[in-house]
This record gives sequence, C-alpha cells and structure tokens, in this order.
Amino acid sequence: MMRSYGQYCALAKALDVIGDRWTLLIVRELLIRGACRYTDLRNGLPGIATNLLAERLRELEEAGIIAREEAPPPVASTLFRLTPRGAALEGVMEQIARWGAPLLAAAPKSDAYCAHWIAMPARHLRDHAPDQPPVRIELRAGDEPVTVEIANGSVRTRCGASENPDAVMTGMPRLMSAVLRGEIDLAKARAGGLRFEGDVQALCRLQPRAVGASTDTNDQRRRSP
Amino acid sequence: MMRSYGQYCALAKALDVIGDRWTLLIVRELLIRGACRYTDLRNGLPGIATNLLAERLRELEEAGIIAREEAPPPVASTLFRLTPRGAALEGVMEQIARWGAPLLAAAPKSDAYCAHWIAMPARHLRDHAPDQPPVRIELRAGDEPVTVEIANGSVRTRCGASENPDAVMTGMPRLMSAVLRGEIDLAKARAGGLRFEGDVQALCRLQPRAVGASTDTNDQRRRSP
DNA sequence: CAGCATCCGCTTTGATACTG
DNA sequence: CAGTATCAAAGCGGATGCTG
Repeated sequence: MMRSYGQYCALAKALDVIGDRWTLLIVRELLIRGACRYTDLRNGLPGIATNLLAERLRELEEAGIIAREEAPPPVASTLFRLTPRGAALEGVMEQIARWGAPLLAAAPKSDAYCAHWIAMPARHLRDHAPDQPPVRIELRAGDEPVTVEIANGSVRTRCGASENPDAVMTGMPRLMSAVLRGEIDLAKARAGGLRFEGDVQALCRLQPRAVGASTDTNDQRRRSP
Repeated sequence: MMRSYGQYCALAKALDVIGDRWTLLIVRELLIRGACRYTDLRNGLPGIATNLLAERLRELEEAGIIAREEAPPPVASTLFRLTPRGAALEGVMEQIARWGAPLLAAAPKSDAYCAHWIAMPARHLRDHAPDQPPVRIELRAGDEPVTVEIANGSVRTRCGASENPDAVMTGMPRLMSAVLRGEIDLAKARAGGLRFEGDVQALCRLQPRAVGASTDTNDQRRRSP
C-alpha cells in the first residue's frame, strides 16, 4: 500500500487510500461496468501490469472499497464489485473527470481507447425534455457498442447494443466524445466523419449539467443540431 | 512528471496531471492559505522532501495550475499561487476530503498536524442563521490560531487570530475537528478536554452542508450545544 | 534565510514470462 | 481465467550542500 502521508487531514487520509497509481482507474471500470472479472478489468485498463492489478485489488479489498465474490455457474468466475463505500467515490470521480475534460482536446492520437469510457462524459448530461417519451441512442465508437438511455429527465448509459434504438451514432471516439460534451455541434462532427442516423431530436435532448447541481439551474443553452 | 496513462479518458487525463504524490496536498495549501512562499509550503507539508517540492512546483507551473510571482518589498520573495485553472480544483478537493473524513476517526496519534488544516472541514459547513449578525470564532488547535467567520449564510476561514472574537475554542486538533464535523457534540468534547469560551450560539449556527448542494436542502439537523 | 540541486539507498512501477 | 515470479527502470525519502 501507498506510504501514508501521516497527516491528520481528511484529504491526506483519502489519498492514503485512493492516491496510488491506477487505483481510481480501477474504480472507474467498476463504476461504469458494474461487477467485473479480472480479465475484464485488465482489458479496460490498457497499460496496467498484471501484478499491479492483482496488488491493487487486494489493497482495495482491504480498504473496504471493493468486494470479491464467487459467481455461481454458468459464470463460474471471481467477480469484483464496488462496496457502498467504494460507490461513494462517484462524486470524486465526477469532479476529477469534469476537471480533466478540457485536457482531452490536446490528447495525442496514440492514446488507447475503450468504447465504454464514453459513459464518463455521459454522466454529466441531463435530459432537458423529461416530459417526452424515453429514447435510446446507440453509440458505436469501438469494439463494443454502448447505449445511452434518455428518460424522465435522467441520462443513463450501459454497455451493449440496443434493440431498435431511436438513433445510432458511429465514428471516431474523440469526435463522439466532443459531441457528447457539447464541444462541437453535430454539423461539424458530420463534416469530420461522424455518422448519425435516426432521430436528431434524441441528441438535442442532451444538455450539460451544471457543476454540483442536483436541482434546476439557469443554464438553458441548447445544442444546435 | 508522472508517466501518462495514455488513455483517452477525462479521468485518466486529469490524473496524468494531479495524480502524482504530494501534488494535491500542495494545492490544498494554496487553496487554504492563498499565495505562499516556498518555506510556507514546506512547513504545511510535513514529510515532503525539499527536492520533490521544487519538482512538483515546476510541474504544476508547466501544467498551468500555479503561477509564481516575485513579490515586491517588503516581502521580497517568490510567491506561489493558484491560477484560475488551479482554483477550479476546489470541487475535486472538497469531494475527496468529504470522502476521506470518516478515515480521521482511525488516525494514529503520531499523525502530523497543522492548525490551518482545520479550514478543510470548515468548508463543508454553512450558516443556518443568515439573518443573524455576523460572528467570529477563534480556533486554537496548534501553533497559529485560525478564525472562522460566520456571516450572511456563508462560512469562511482565514489564518490568524481575531480581534474581539465572539467565541474561542482551544484544544486538541482531533477533538476540535470532530466538533466541527458534527461527529460529537460540545458537551462530549468538553468532557474530552476541549475548552470553549464565549457565545455557544455562534457554534450552533454551523451546520453540515449536504453533498454537492449549492442551494437549500432539507437537512434541518441541529447540533446540541 | 529562501530556494533550490545533488547524491544515495530504498520502494514502487512496468514489462514480460510463467503457472494452477 | 486469474493470477505469481522475476528483474530492470523509475520514483521517492532523507541528508546534505550550494547560491543569492
């Protein structure tokens, strides 16, 4: 485990537990995907050394952040999942991701990418037409598709394709990410090679959420289709 | 600088910049105390190696998180301060500190302590009697006193003593911290050795803020004096 | 004294190979 | 699939020395 800072301070104490390299990225995987096998985690963490993943999982279990469970057949494998204490890191993750989002603009082309990571920016979105019927958008930015479900004012994402989606977006991860963050509009993205088929209104329902706001805000910006 | 994770993900990109050991603790010092000299930083970061502090300051400057300025006489020294981009880490810091607060209960006696760190938990407080006149509480938990100013619904802290404070709290850091976090009430703290002199009502105005709430909440708990 | 830079021993990480 | 084992490289902690 990371050396303790040995300081009587809540920030330092937290960093004693979650400040190690790779630790918060493991939490990211479990937050996005739910329970994962060891191999799933390794696939979602390109660049991690396998011994380091094993060590972190042990430490996180000791710290009460994750729990391992033996899944019954037909899975017959060890599953790692967040405990409530681990799930409580969601606010931390959201703040860090929000702060880091502008850095994506300068990301090198060589960066690794996993399709399900698109769920992180999607967490910062809200549905600004909660009275409309639910819609689903399927995102194809990598090997496996991701579905965005927009309903009743909230936005959820899950891994996997969707039956009969209202819209399908296909293209490069960075382009799709920029559209979801509202950095560029759909017209520009299309010019850049993004394909969007289906109901454009579904995309228009997505709106960036204000920082730390759990209630309404005055932010009434709309994205132009 | 920390090795990049090389992942196209806002969280990973943020951690490329702020994930290094000591980095967020340096930001803590600058958030609490404002512009600092090198020596001030070192005093507020017990345990850091001086070369490491110099290296981190260089990296943080490159990353646009801090700026150094040459202070004019009579200070005549280099001052480090947060840029707006660095100050934008406040939400991150608050979330991490909030998550880490429960860990303080198990902190070893050997932990280092600086009086101004008390400003971190104080950031999670609000004034639930905004119509009352402003009050000031002076906290003496270490070498230098800290003043908590409660006025117009908000709570602010600053380093240094106060002229004519409405109340003065003196005692061990962990006890004072527990009182401010609402973990124990004043009677228990007094039994544990905390001294409180002055207007008890001033302390009663402090109330824990709900997570991520910038507006009113339904949390109407009161602390018993 | 403020603000570093250098050196050295120890720990952590990264890359790869191997195993039940 | 779910890890261990091994080893080189990088990072860190502590001490000390240098410069305006």
